[in-house]
Amino acid sequence: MLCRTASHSFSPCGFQETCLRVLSFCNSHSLKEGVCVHSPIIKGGLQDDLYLSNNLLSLYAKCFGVGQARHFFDEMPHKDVVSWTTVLSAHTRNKLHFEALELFGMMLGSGQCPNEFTLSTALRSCSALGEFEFGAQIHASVVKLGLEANPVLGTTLIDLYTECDCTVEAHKLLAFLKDGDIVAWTTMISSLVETSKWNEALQIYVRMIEAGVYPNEFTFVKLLGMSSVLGLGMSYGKLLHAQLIIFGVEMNLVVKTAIVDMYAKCGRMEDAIKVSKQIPEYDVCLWTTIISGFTQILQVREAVIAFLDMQLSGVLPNNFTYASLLNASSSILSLELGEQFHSRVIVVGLMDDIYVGNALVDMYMKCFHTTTNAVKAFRGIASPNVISWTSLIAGFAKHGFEEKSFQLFAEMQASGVQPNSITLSTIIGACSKMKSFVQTMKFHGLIIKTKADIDIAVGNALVDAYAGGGMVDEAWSVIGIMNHRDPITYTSLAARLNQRGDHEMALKVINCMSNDEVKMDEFSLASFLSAAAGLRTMETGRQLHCYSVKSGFERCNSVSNSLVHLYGKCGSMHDAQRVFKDINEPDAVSWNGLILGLATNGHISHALSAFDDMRLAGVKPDSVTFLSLIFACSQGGLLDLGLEYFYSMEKTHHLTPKLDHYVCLVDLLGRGGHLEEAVEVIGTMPFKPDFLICKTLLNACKLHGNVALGEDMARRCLELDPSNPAIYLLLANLYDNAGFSDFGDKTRRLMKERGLRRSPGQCWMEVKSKIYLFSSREKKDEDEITEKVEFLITEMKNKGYPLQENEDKLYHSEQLALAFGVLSVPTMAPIRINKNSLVCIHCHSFIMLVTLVIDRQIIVRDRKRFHFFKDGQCSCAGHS
DNA sequence: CGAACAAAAC
Repeated sequence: MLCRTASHSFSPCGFQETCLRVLSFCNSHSLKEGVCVHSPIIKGGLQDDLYLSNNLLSLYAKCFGVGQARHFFDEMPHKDVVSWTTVLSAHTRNKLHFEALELFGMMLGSGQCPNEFTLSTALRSCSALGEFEFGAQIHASVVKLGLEANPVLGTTLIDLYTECDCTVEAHKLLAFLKDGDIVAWTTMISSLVETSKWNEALQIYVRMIEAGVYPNEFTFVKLLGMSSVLGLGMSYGKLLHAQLIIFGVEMNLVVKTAIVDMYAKCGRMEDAIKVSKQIPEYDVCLWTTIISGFTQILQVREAVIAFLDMQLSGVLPNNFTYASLLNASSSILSLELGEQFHSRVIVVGLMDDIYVGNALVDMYMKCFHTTTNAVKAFRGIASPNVISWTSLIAGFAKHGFEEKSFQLFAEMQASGVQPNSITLSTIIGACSKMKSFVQTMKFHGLIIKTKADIDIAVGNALVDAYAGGGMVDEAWSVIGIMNHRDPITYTSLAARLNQRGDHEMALKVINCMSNDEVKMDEFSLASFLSAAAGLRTMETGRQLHCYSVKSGFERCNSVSNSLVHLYGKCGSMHDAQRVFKDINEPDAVSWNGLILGLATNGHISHALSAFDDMRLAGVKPDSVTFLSLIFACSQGGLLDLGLEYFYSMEKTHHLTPKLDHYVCLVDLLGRGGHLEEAVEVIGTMPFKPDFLICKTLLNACKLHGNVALGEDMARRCLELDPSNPAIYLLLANLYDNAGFSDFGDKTRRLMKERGLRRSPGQCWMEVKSKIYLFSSREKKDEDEITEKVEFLITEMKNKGYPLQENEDKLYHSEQLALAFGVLSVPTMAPIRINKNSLVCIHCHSFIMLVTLVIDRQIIVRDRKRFHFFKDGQCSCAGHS
């Protein structure tokens, strides 16, 4: 029909002329109906006509795909440079670059000389394949054929050289083009952006302006796309938006989309929407940008509304739109929403699309309680790419099937997909979670073998895995070979060192970080504060507090929570409460820090009323809250209340008690003398009794003189940890207290025979950043402490405080505290001071004692001059 | 007559 119409409109002409006009018309309008002239041409014996054949070839390439075009091309009896170039460009356009270059070789082999069109097409394929050598050869042909000044060829060559890292050559070409046109400059900027050379791209932009070439919409679209990765926030994007207006670049749909995307990526959806309304054109790309913008700031409701508006306006969603919507669903963990979009995807037949498939895998892994649906989605992807595999591997690791994720990693490699840095950091994260350093080393080995780049994500994962597995030297050596390090590198190292109890090294990380010029963020601050809390180093803690205030990270709950914890640990509840009061919205962790701080510092009733305040503030208590509460009750001897808290966990708060809670419960019952109930708890709890719970009960037996049960507990402890001297000492003290001192001595002898030594009681004082360590093994230091304590006692006596001293020089810290008007000393164990040994029996009361000693000095001397001697600057960790 | 260079959403 069309043939007839066309021939009618162009008549009167000959048959050959008619066919040519039909083909030409169809070619320019991409009308596949044009091929209906194919058989008439053959019938008419016109297949040798190159004009007709080339036109037909072009139409096949445009409307029927490369395969058909190639078939037609192979059947052509005669081919000229246009025929070759047409089929070649069809391959290049369809990203069949390897085949395109093969064709180019065949063309040269057939003796056909290429022209500027052929060469630029072949160069594009070289660029795409990174075939620098071949590209340079073609460049030589360009020079030989005298086509050097052709601006299109020059631009294609600039693209090739920039992508192959030969920026010098690219600059030469630009100079040869007499600074070129805007296309050449934009190409250069575009290639630099695509190869992540952001700074160079900006420099070129500046030079372009200096050369008097003005940017157009293409240039701005590229530059705007860069704004989100530059880490400059809004400032850079806004500047570009302003320049765009100043240069008078006309707003079109693509430019608008790029600006909307820029604002969306900065989280400024209001601005993004304002820009989107500037011109009336909307397409699926713009709508998808808006949807993913809302998703990024977790405004999923708005994202869904945009999706509905989009359909109302008659724009059809595509694979990218559904991928964004599935991401939106998984970002708020809504399986329901995700499933709705999944069904829409099935209705529109996009199930086997790679973007949709990957988003489905991710959504089901994050929102569903098993991996089954995600696996089903994965199986639906025709040829999974590295993103599909990585989502699958990460999902299995997240659901606790680390072994399976290792297996999938191997499957991925077997299927010919190479891991990228995200895959590698994910799989190493799984090793870290399992504490499997054999696996960690295996993957580290793979990275070295395949010469994969240890980028920041992979490096950080390795540091975390090695440090988490205790291979701290390996962690440091990875840090040494990484090109750049960020706060995450040092935070994960410090956090792992904290976990292992090596707070001292964790604090040393601060210096490395500052030498490396890596700035602390809220997460690293939290880790360092926790290290300072672990060491009870108030001075370091205060300095970190100062940094938090100056850097503004004090506003982050993670930082202020760590500060509450730190001051609680250091015995300065005054500071802890001050920090707590400044928290805008205290979360469960903040309240837990306050409650535990109050409880460990002996303010039992305050701790319990803080819990009431927490509930009044509407913050849901978690399992740590109850741990602190039961601990508080145990310390305060509040047996019934403690039990009430324990049982309310499941009944009222739907929290399942963990082993830690049972340890506290046993402590509570044991201290209260209910040893039988404690035994029953151990027997009936859903956990296997561990070392700590047995030791806790042994301690209770010691307090209440139950030898039989104590012996049983000591035996169970030694089965679990045969070389723990604390058990021998507890048992020996139990015998002593029960009047069997010969058994006590025998136990101590047995301990010595087995080569075990008690770890020394240690304490340290921090004065002006300097740490003074006192150990019960080092006589000199003991004397120093003893001297100070005796100074205090003399002072007290001189001032007429009622202080009783028994033969053993045993004082009750309660007495000391009362004497100084400090009422908040924890339930007391006595502090024993001898001439030759100083034994800290209760860690917290010891802190208080040393504090008091120093406070006395302040009172005696000048308070202002010695302000660094304020309470809490003495720290103590002790063993009984 | 036909063939070539720079742009957005994952």
